Amino acid sequence: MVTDLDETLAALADPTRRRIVELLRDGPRRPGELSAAFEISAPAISRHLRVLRRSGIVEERGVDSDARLRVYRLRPEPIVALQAWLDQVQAFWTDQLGAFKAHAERVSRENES
Amino acid sequence: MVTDLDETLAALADPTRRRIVELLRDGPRRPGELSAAFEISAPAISRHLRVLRRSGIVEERGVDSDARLRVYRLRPEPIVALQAWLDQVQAFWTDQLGAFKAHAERVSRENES
DNA sequence: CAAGTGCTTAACCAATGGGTTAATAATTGC
DNA sequence: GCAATTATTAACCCATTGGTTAAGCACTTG
Repeated sequence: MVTDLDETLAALADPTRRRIVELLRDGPRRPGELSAAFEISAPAISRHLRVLRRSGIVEERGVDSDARLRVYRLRPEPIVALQAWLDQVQAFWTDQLGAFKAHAERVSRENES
Repeated sequence: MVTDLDETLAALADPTRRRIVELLRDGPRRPGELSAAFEISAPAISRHLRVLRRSGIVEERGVDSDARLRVYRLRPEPIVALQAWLDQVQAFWTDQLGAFKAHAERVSRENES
């Protein structure tokens, strides 16, 4: 729902958060599991997760069997939205090709007549 | 570890810089032209351009006719690299579908025998 | 119910980042 | 040569950010 480009990019601009995303790519993980994969403290991971959560890149769920546990998983929406923006920007390349073609055409037509 | 991706994302995480990128989408522009499109000062724009330049998202060129002038244009490489990373992450979705199918298959096979 | 577990929040600190105005640089044109 | 133009760098402020340790919360378990 919250797919603000600003928050998405700010969230992904941090290497630790990107590594978290890469870990979550392979499936849902608990904060403790993520913590174990890094050298920084658990509170630091917790705050990274909050940033990712607020940006909508991940979502948190409780675990039925043990209410102390939480599980984080990826959400596709913000990633997709970012890809859409990049596609739209990257079209500058084809646009320039198009503009060049249009220009070439115009010139050749002028030369004919 | 600070990767290229890091600088690309950090550069794009700022709304002013994203708007600059969108303006450059329509063709090369001079710093002065960009400045005119914003309400912030010229030095601020200059520094945004430096960030974009260092990340490789834009490149600077001089203008032959007047050496005081400079022109900025987009470079496709960093955008493309970022898209590649996002594609690789976004595959988590199809991967999960695959994992689900594998799981369903395993279950149904157990039920047969 | 007391101790332990899993995670988040609070408080603090150093570094970074984006904005400002003033100063510099380089070049042009009268 | 001197004033005007175009852009960048310097110096400074304040807000934000990422890390730390200590404290707090919500459970579970012996």
